[in-house]
Amino acid sequence: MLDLKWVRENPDLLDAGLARRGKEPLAASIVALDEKQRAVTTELQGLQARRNDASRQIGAVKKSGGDAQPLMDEVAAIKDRMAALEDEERALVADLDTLMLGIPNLPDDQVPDGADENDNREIRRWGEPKTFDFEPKEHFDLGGGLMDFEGAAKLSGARFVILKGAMARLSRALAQFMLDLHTGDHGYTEMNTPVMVLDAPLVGTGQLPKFSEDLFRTTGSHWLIPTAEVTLTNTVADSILDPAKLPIRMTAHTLCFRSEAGSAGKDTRGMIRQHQFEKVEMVTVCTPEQSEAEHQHMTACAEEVLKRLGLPYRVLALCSGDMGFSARRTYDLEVWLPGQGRYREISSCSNTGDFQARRMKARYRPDGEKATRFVHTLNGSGVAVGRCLVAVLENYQQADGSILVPEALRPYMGGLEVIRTDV
RNA sequence: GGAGAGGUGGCCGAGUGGUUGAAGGCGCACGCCUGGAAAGUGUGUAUACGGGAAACCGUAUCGAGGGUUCGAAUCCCUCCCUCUCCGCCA
Repeated sequence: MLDLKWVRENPDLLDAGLARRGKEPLAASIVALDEKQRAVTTELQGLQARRNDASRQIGAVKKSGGDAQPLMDEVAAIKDRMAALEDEERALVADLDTLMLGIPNLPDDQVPDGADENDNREIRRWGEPKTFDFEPKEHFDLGGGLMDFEGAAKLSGARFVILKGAMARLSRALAQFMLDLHTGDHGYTEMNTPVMVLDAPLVGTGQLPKFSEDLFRTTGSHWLIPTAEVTLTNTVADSILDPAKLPIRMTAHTLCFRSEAGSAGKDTRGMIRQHQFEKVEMVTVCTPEQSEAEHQHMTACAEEVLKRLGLPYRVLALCSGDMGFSARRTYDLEVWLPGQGRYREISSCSNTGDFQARRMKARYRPDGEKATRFVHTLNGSGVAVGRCLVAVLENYQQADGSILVPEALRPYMGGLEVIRTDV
């Protein structure tokens, strides 16, 4: 959420930022609504002050046995006006909230302008796409008997998969390898969080109220998380943090659930886009002064996963029109998929600034200062396990259809060097 | 799932309609005391919004949201959460 006070003072900057994202201007309607709300609140507070004062007097008068009727009459007289103002204020605050909660974060100055993914800027590349002396296959043609989409469909419908034997273990190996890397070398603390949450955390990180369509929900009051960003980030909701403890770096391996509403027909084959997938997520909570360096660090941590696995990738700075709702700056990592012959997203590292912190009420008190400030929060995939599995299969496939196990994963595979899928 | 008890400030814990933003204690900060420290002692110690140059003032917040009342932490309703016992269960 943006700072309402800032919007009030910088309406033009708001509309300029929205325009960079390809959104309609909103400043005028917000400012008007805000002005009206504050006028109503001010009048209401004046009446409340008078009522509180009178009520205190009524108590005193009654205690001393006097006649409180005139005072009670006076309060009764302003009651209708107060009730009307309360209703009006409630409605205005609700409207303003809805409006404010629906405004995306504004792009940082360093974010390239652009309309969609075609305008993203490539920052760097690592690794050389390997050349094959045979026609490289896509992952779903490499899985053989160890990757069963039809069996999964029988259980759960479209967009699910059953992994078997060495393939299931490969998935587990990847997740463990990533966790060990981030906790051992990168300074992140491993977390194990719920994957079902109530409304508030999702409002905190920005999935609600606007994007409920993308989420699965239970028949009760829970939602399934679309990413561990939700749980990790919200661990600091409603708190005032000790600056000495910042930055807080967390990582978790969790299941993620996405309804994929609106992506019908997209990536329908294979494991690229599933309703349920695994991801190792990184989240950092820090001061505004730390956040830029933490963003670079986090991105480097995600890159390190791909480097150690020997998977060629490129880093993109997302343009203003392609960034997610809560982000003010995002780097995407795209891994090379020989079967598809193109780079595909495998990680997204975003700095949300104080956008989520304001929604979550996550603050810290700088040393020696009396006032609190909002922390900055960052999140990044480190990396998507399912897509990483796809990348390993496609990059390490051999002419006979078997898969070479990357060196870094062998300790996690009981020393296995080659996965044979014709079983 | 059944029965019951609760959710109060950084923490513990009083408080069942009237100067209660909230006793008391702990913790913390500053001062006094001391050669120094401990003990003792004094003062201060929430957040947000609005107003003000500032001192400061107003309003709201005792899980969340509604309601009753001149007035609600205190009464009523709904929801969320926690705990205990029973049942079931990885």
